[in-house]
Amino acid sequence: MLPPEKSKLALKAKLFRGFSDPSRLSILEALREHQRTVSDIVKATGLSQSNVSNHLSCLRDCGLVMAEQNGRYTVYRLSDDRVGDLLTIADLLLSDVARGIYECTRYEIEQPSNS
Amino acid sequence: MLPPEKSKLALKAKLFRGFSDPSRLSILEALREHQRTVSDIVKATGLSQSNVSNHLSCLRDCGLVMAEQNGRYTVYRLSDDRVGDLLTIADLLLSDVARGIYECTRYEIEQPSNS
DNA sequence: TCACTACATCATTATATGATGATATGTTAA
DNA sequence: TTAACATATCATCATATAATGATGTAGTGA
Repeated sequence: MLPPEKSKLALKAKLFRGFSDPSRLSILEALREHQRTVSDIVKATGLSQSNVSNHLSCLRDCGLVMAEQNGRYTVYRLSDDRVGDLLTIADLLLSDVARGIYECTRYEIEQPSNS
Repeated sequence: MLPPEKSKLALKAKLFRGFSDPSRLSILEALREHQRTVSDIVKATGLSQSNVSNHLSCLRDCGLVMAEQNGRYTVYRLSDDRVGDLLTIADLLLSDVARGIYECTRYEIEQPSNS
């Protein structure tokens, strides 16, 4: 009965979704140091070029990063300082609640190794 | 070549994953007002009991919420103020980059309505 | 033009995961 | 004990999505 709220939640969920993948996080962390070209990001993260490009598209669509064409290079950078702020707060939060998170595996089956 | 970093990224990704779903966000927003029982959350969010319980398990495992048994009720609350902080920053960020996010649909096919 | 580089965009596949409905567990009251 | 309530768990399904490999596109220099 509150559709405006719903769409807002959907937007926020998508925003966080940008942060909810290790590969994307590694890209964001790399961009946190300084702006980088795609091949630079590939080197920094060890991910494949295709994979990086896909994630960058997502991050760009989500507004977390910005791209600037520069000759045959595309230079990416974080679009806002608050992107880094979120990462920092997450780090702080993690250091306190990590014990609970390290096995946040609702949908992963862990086979009991102590049979 | 940097396994400790990798695991840290995985943890952080899981943390953000707790925020990356509209249903979970609605639960977190509800808990932001005050602590609630499960049935209270069900009413506040309009989600099914089963669904809420599943998401609460995930949020609990992720350390974002805490549960306290109280008779036959289970009372949930946010485990840390920074959980709310992250939501606030996300709101602020959203108000600026919403234009880019509203169509962060890398994997959704949008059929061109203007054929 | 041709070759090379830098990057983006498919198509495909395997897996993750959100939702649902049914069932199980546990608590309280009669 | 029985019934009712509150919550958790399970099986199932449909969808989302991360990764890969191949291909397409564009810029640059020879």
